[in-house]
Amino acid sequence: MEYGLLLQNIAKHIQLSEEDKNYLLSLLQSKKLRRKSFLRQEGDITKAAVFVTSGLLRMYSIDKNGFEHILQFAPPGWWIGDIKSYITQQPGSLYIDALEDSEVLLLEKKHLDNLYEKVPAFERFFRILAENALATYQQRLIDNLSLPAIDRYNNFCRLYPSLIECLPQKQVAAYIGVTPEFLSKMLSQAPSSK
Amino acid sequence: MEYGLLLQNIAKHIQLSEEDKNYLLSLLQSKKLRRKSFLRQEGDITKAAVFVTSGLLRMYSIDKNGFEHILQFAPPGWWIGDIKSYITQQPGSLYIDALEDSEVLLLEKKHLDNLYEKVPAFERFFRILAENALATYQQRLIDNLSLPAIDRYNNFCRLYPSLIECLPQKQVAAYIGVTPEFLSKMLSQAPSSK
DNA sequence: CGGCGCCAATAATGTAGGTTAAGGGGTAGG
DNA sequence: CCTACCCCTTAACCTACATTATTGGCGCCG
Repeated sequence: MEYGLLLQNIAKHIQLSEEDKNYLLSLLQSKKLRRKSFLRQEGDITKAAVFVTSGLLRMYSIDKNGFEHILQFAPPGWWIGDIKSYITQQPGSLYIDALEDSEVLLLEKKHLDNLYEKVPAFERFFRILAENALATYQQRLIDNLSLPAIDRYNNFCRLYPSLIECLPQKQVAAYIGVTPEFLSKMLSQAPSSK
Repeated sequence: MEYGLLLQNIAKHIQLSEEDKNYLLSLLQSKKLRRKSFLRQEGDITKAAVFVTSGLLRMYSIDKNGFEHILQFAPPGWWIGDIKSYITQQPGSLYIDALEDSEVLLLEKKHLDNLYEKVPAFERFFRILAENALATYQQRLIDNLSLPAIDRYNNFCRLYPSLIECLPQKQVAAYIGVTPEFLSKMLSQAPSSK
């Protein structure tokens, strides 16, 4: 179990006493995921916030033709989750699985709600987290609406230089919103600035 | 000036004392906007959170071919803003203007930061606001990646039944991500369930 | 060694949606 | 009543990307 990464992540935005830290850690569960195993599937209710400590996860939806559309990758140090299902506590439509053997920390909603009461600083931490994620999704929506595929690809390379090296093209294609075939064709035509 | 709507909006998520309410109200500025006038333009820094009390605003980007892509409409009772610019306090790329004569309340970042210190319940309020907005953007991104235009249109109708009545088709097209011509063609072909 | 399955890449064809341009119907202003 | 403008519609053509089929490389197993 690796708590250092999480505490580091939190310390960027709020200060915690030792007591608060210990209380937080007492609420966490650790979970190992083998490559290709699921953390959640369509229809599940999101009962916990998820923080990745090692490996690589992805969150995606599957459309009615069976195609995957990736909303987010989560390397170590990232949070991931179907937030709509978490908020409403209703079944959600998203899938989360591991692209590599991974390890995550789970913070259950009921525990997080207690945590908010006892350590209000966490309200701020998760507010900031949500605001940042919101900014990211706003930007990505703009990109999807207004940029051609090659620009979306280049943006992805710029934002996630470490991911582009370890991901198969197929996964990148499912993120930027094109077919693997088209991405291949596009890259062979444009040597790009990479 | 209309504060009732704002207080109502806040009361859905947190409870405030009379004192807190008065403090909040003391921080607000009211602003009137004529139809077609701008609340912000590309390059501006977002200095305040914006709550709409009357009228109708829209937030959009303009791509390099000059086309508008609408990220959000904001009827009365909604918040709106370029959150990336707000967080980073750097110039942003989005435009916000009024589709009708409107009135908004402004809460400046410096005041909001004070408010967080003095009334921590607002951390919770804006956390919940950001989480809900995040869920909305996540869903919209899924829709844009995985649904054809007609389904995106029907989702829009289902989510914003009051807007569909008062918006010109052109604006709806810029929201769901098609040309006005294509939307028109699509609607004449599919009588839809509306 | 030879066959099989799985991926990544290529090639040929199909289609959703964009572009351009022209026209018509409502309505506000003179 | 005329004109002007806005908004919507229609239709022909075009382009970006999808779909399907095919190919070649590579590890696995007999």
